Amino acid sequence: MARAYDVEAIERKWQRLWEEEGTYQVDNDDPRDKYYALCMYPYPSGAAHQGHVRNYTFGDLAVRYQTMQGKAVLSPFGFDSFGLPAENAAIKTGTHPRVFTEARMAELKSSLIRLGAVYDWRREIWSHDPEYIKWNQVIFLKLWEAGLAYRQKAPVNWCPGCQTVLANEQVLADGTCERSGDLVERRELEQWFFRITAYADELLEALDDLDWPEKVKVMQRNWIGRSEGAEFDLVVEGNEDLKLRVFTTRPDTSFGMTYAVIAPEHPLLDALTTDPHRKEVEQLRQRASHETDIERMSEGDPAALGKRGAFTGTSVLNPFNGQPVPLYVADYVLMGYGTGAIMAVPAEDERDWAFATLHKLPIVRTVQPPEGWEAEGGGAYTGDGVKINSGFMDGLDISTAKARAIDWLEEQGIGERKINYRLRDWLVSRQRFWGCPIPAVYCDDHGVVPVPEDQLPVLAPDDVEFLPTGQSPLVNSEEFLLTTCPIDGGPATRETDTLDTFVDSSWYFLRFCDPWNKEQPFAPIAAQHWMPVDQYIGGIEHAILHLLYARFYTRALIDVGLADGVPREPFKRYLAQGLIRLDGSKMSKSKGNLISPEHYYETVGADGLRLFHLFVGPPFDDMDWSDQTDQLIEGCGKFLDRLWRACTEVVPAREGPEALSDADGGIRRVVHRTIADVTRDLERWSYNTAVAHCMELLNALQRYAREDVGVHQEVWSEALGALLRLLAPLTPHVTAELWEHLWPGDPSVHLQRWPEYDPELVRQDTVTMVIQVNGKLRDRVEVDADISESDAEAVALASEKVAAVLNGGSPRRVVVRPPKLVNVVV
RNA sequence: GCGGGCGUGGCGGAAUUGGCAGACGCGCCGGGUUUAGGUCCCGGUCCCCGCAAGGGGGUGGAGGUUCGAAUCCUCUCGCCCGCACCA
Repeated sequence: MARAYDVEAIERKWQRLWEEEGTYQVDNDDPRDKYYALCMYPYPSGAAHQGHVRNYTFGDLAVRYQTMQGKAVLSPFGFDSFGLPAENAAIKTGTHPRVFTEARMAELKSSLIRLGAVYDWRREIWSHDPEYIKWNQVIFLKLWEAGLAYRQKAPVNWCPGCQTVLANEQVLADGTCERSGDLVERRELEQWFFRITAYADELLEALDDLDWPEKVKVMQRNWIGRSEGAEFDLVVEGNEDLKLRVFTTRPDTSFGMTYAVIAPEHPLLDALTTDPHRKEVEQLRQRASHETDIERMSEGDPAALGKRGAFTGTSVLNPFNGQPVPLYVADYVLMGYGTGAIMAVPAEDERDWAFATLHKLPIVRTVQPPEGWEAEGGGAYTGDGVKINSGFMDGLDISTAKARAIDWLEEQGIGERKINYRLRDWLVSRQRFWGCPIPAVYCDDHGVVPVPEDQLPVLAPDDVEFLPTGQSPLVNSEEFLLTTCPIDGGPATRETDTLDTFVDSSWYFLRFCDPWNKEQPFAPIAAQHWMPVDQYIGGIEHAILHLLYARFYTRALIDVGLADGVPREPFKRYLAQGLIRLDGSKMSKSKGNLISPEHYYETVGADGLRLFHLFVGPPFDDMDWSDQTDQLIEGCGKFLDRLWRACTEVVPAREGPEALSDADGGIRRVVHRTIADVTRDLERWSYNTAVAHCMELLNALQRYAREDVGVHQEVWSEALGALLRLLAPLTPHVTAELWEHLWPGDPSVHLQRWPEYDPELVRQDTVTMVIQVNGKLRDRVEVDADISESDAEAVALASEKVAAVLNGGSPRRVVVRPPKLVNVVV
């Protein structure tokens, strides 16, 4: 397509200029109000695809818009450059991950520059930079010292494909690895953990005040999984010294406990199993430990539930009524949650109901189900109702009964109120090479010892062999492995595990505030200045992992004294940008279904492509890249062509100072209305309607220019000036070029202030009043904007259309909403 | 199963608080410019009846609240996302 202007030349020209002049560099002592705009720093997978284009278009819009609003905008960029793909590539090709990674970084960086996205590149950080590694390790030591990092043997998720341990968050619902798709196994290993659970309550409560998508907040709430209830002891019948502790969220149902269940991994299982049942119990235990999560969770099938439980031969006493109930072992009870044992109340719990039915265990209702419940099939009733069969709780509602039951347990000294979380501590050890080494050494005499800060960073050596052995090359590197104990100087070995890359991304936004700091990860005063991030942008795939870790880490850094005075919530507003699908699946490097922007840079330019991404729909909606997409993009190119011609072609103008005609006044009102609309739209992320309003303005200007009398020069200039400024954050190159063309010598459009509207001109003198009969549109009348209620009614009743319907009669009722509407009810 | 969201022309999508449904764009139709195609310019385009004026219907479906519902409520169908034995 022939363009109205040389897209490529103009865009390159301005990109060079922004970089040379450092237009978007900001210093920490900048006196303007601060604004921190940030796109999630990317894993460098190579040249940008449309997903990146969309992401960085939104980010760049925020940077440029806020700059024009007079803010000092921090717009940094960096790379999440540690990670598995580079290491896998190294195993395959023998090329060092650094070489591989840095080549990908260069590709992505150049794509972004070509997109016209602007950053303060002086602040660029890479997670594999020795400087960054050092501060990462310093932070680790501080957390360790504060007890927020610890080492523990624990059953962990082991991915045989990746040959590493995974965080719970990286195991999918079907028990497979989110990255390789392999079935994850359980293993008992010594691993490093971060104590995120210490922050469970705060992380949960602080969600309420965040300006984040509700959906993401709900996901985090569910992930943290707070549940309130009670913990209490069940005494073993015939052995008063042996007690089994259980957790329940329904202490009100305690009278309905007809059996209890213990997890197969429970330490007391052995002691609680009687000899006649030992064989069966042992079988179940064996199977549970070997079964993958997938098999273990083949849920919904009651027969399976039956097979997966066995009687221990022991009975425990229900403390509420003193009755003995049988104790079962079943793998539907998890050792990792609560106490690893439950009281089972089949009448009010669906799983217990299924299990009880199968094992022919008694069922006692403690909540009166509604009328007809049994007739409709019965089953466990988990709804509201009145307590029955419950001794001192009879007649109470559920929530009162809960409180009463807990009070009773506390009075008896057998239990107490208890809050449990689903959230587990964050396992951060990874048996990989291409990550930040964990700064610890193992000494025979002193155990695990921190590497002193003055010996940091601990860096992995380069001359290692990348072999598909399933172990980190570090394990086979004597140079790395063998060291001395920091305490006694004796022989010691280094920790060969590296940190989960999510650790790197949990504080990079803080380092951006002060990336040059040689003394500390960042100066708290710098982070105080820029934080929180005012606008965070990135994919919703990080709704739980990254966003939760970063929220935790920021708090932890404050609490260990590395970030005094920094706000505890790092991301004030978060835009979860929609993903782009091609042929029904997400556009991504790993799927290989990419559409490169390069071709469009030649046809409609970065401006045209950016405009398309903004215009196609709301930024948080997913979009399908379809057959029609190229036509939409071309349409955006055409709009920019029309803009170009409107600004460059000679428009006949009237000479000399002259009173404004109606048309002149009208166009001014449209201009100011548009400023108001676009400003509001950009503030509320309604980028698509902002573009639409700009298109409408251009349409109006072209109609105005076509009129025979010629344009009023000042009105025309004001209009073009406003339109160019409104579009500057959206299509930065062409607007900069046209601004320079119209006002040579003036500072660039990007250095101009965002246009302001004149409220006088936005205010409407007359409006179209809608006249309805029985809620149906019948007529429209131009009326004064400040028309009175009685005048509005009179005007409406005077309408011919209304008169025709009334036919001489009088209306039953007239609803008057001046000046917009009158509804005549007959 | 639980939780959240969505459903509007041929398509992407608009519609501050319940108040003109379909802005803007794509596509399509017609016209102009052009040797021609493309570009560019003008006009039309929710559906039905009608030459028109005009009328009727219409926001997945069925009810309801209201003077008035795409918007609120109930039920229902369909799709998408998240979680999934968490006691």
